[in-house]
Amino acid sequence: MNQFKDIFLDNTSPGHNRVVNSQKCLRVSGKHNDLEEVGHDTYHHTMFEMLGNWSFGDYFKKDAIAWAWELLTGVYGIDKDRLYASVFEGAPEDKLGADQEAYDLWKAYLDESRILYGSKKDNFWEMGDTGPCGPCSEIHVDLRDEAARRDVDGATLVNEDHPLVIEIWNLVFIEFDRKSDGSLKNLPAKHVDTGMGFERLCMVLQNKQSNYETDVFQPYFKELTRLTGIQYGKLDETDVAMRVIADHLRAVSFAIADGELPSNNKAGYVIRRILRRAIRYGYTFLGMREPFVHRLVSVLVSHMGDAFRELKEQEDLITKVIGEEEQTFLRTLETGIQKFEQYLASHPDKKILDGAFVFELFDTYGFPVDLTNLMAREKGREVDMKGFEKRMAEQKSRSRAAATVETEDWTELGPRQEETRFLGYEQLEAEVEVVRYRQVTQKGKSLYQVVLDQTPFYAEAGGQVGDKGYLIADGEKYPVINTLKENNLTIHLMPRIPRAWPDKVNAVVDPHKRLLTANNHTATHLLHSALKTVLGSHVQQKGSLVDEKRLRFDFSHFGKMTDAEVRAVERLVNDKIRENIPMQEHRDMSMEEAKKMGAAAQFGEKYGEKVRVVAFDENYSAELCGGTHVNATGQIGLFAIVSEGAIAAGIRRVEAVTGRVAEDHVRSGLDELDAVSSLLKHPKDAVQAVGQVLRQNEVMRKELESLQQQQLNHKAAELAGQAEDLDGMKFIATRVEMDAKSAKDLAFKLKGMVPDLVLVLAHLAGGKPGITVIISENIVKEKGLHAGNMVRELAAHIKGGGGGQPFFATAGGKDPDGLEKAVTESRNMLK
RNA sequence: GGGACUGUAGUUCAGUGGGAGAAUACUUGACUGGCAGUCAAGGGGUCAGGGGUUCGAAUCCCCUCAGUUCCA
Repeated sequence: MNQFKDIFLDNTSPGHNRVVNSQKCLRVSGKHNDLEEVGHDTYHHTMFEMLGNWSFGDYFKKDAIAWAWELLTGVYGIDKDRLYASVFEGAPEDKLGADQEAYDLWKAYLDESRILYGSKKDNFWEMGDTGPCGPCSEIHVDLRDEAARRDVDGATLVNEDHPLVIEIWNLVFIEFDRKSDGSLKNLPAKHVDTGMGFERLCMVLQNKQSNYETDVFQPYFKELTRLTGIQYGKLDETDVAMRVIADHLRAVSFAIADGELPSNNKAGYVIRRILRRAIRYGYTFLGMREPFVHRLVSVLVSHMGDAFRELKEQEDLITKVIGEEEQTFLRTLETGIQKFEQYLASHPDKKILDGAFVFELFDTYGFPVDLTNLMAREKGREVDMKGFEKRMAEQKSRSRAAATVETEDWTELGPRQEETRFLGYEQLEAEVEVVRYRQVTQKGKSLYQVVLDQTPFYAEAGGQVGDKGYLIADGEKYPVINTLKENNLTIHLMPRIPRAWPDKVNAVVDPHKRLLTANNHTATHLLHSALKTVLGSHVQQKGSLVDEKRLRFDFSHFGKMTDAEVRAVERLVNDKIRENIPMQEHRDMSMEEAKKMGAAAQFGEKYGEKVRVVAFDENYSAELCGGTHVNATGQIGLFAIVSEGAIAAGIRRVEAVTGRVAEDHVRSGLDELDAVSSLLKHPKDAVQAVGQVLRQNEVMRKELESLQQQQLNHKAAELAGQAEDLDGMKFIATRVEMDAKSAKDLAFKLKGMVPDLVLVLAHLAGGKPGITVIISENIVKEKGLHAGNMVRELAAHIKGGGGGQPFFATAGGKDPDGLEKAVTESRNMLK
């Protein structure tokens, strides 16, 4: 009922007094998250359809009850003695008596033994802590067989979580507004809000024992049987898996059709979690090792695509996104299994797997705990679930702590408003009043949130960033660093505020930033249409970010855009800029008219009855948009695409710049080319010339390398000849002119050539002296020598330090004059 | 928004401060009926990028970027 809240509160007037609708409900987060329950019983779902009828100050209890009864028994023909009604029993703390009115109305249809009183929990409907609410009356149906019904009175099973005695319709009578102090206030008019679960209704009408046995779900099972060879109804655990997959496929597909994508945070993460749960069940219980969930999308579309056109229109995208996610998750599972097996191999005696390890597997590698448990059991081991839970709890509290915001109460300076009037389409400055403000602290940083009665500041929305600027109070400037929207209020974020607000302040938007942002926003619209023209009508906006520096546009498209396509899009946008098309703005267009005009709307966005349409040549670009734009496209000056890439399966991202930034972008490219060309003394074909230089360089590098090696080989041979017999060792100590790297190479070469070697190289290159010592391993052992100790001692002569292993060590120093000394001293050390 | 992990040859990855590696793919040669033929030789690297510590850094520390993943 969220979308009708303002009507109930009398903040807006409804276009119609009576409405019926179908709502797609995703039930995954919230008070009790029962995602892990779904599939194990026959009635929990992540997504369900809710059918409802609404009255906005029109009909009330009498008609709502009469019509509900008529529909269920008359039209649908549900057996009257299977129905029960519940009504509100009253709540002393709210000074509310029982809903006698509803009770009496039900008496016309039901025996009193079938009208039950229900508690505040079941029969008083509230959306949140505050807002519209009221008593409700639920209709329950008893689907048990005759024998069971004779044994136990259905009335005793209502609201007792019996899978066959279920609520199918809730009639809510909205008449109160719950205030923040907990009190109830009468609303100016009384309303009706009803909700009937579509899947449950199907179960009743098709005479089934479970939602999953209806034709809403059966088609998926049929397809799953075809894919896996497993029948539904044969084995409990495969049934659970099939229910999970069917349910989650529906939820995820609808979410993707509404513009959501699997990702690693926020709403996208919810989608990912649901989808991965489906894959996991398929993997574990149906033996599916290859992507398969995406193959059910066509079943969904053929069954629901007519009622929900967005499914049909985006079938390819949904299939692709799900398939991609399946592949990445299967990879994740594979690496998890590897980690798991490595752990088992390195801890052969551990009967109980560490909670810390299991948590790491889950937290870092995304490997599901229940799979870990399963695999552990197969290997005759267990999992320390307590330790796991402990770490899980730690992580949760860490995340929560980081997210906690300390919010002070609002200081109210003016009458409470539900909406801030936006002046910013016309003006960038205005004299305004401060209505309320408060301080908000997060992670030690505090900011003030300031609400004005009206404002020229654009609040972040529709991809366009919020305005910056300042407020002037008593002649002093106070910066506004960002502007956000909270419901319909505009919140100005300010690092500091005056000690006392004057009656009037001046609000001034940073005009430069606004102008550049407008350039980019209008360019985004032009780009959107250009993409549709060049690539095709399957291009759908999937996201957008517009600020003063650049624009980013995400859209559905298969495959990489070719260079030619990118150029064509760029050229078309620049053509439209040069046409200098004036902006046409329709501020209060009806949704109907906007659609007729072909204005592009966003999937998943909620729009009111009246919308704002921004067009640059109605035949080229028209979009529903609240953002700020240029007066005519010529102002943009120039448009340049900076990058094109993929961000998810079937989703591409284009980044572009406009105006001076675009000019700089092009200029710097040309400058770069000029610079390269100039370095090469202006060849005819710079690209070819660079290629040639690179090839030459490579050849020469190789030659140089082999020459150096030859030199080293020479030097090595020469030194090998100079080796001196010393107490069963071959001793060489000498000065060489080379760097540490070459000295190392030389040392290893000699070690390969001369047995029983003790080599001391005192090397100098670029003024940096160093000493390298290498000793054959057998000598190290026999003579108890240690190159590291030797080199440390010798390094003293060159005012340096060093170290290394027994057979090989290096040192660096500062004093080249000591190199000779080091050479002579090394001999003494061996005696 | 908070945390964990990863980044090394075309690919998959090993490498806990001391000589950059394996498998596979690639090139060449020889041998060869035997299913991924065998054997040999070879090419291929900005160890993600930048900074620091150290005689010495793929390895340790800091920053940036990219990817994976969990939580809110």
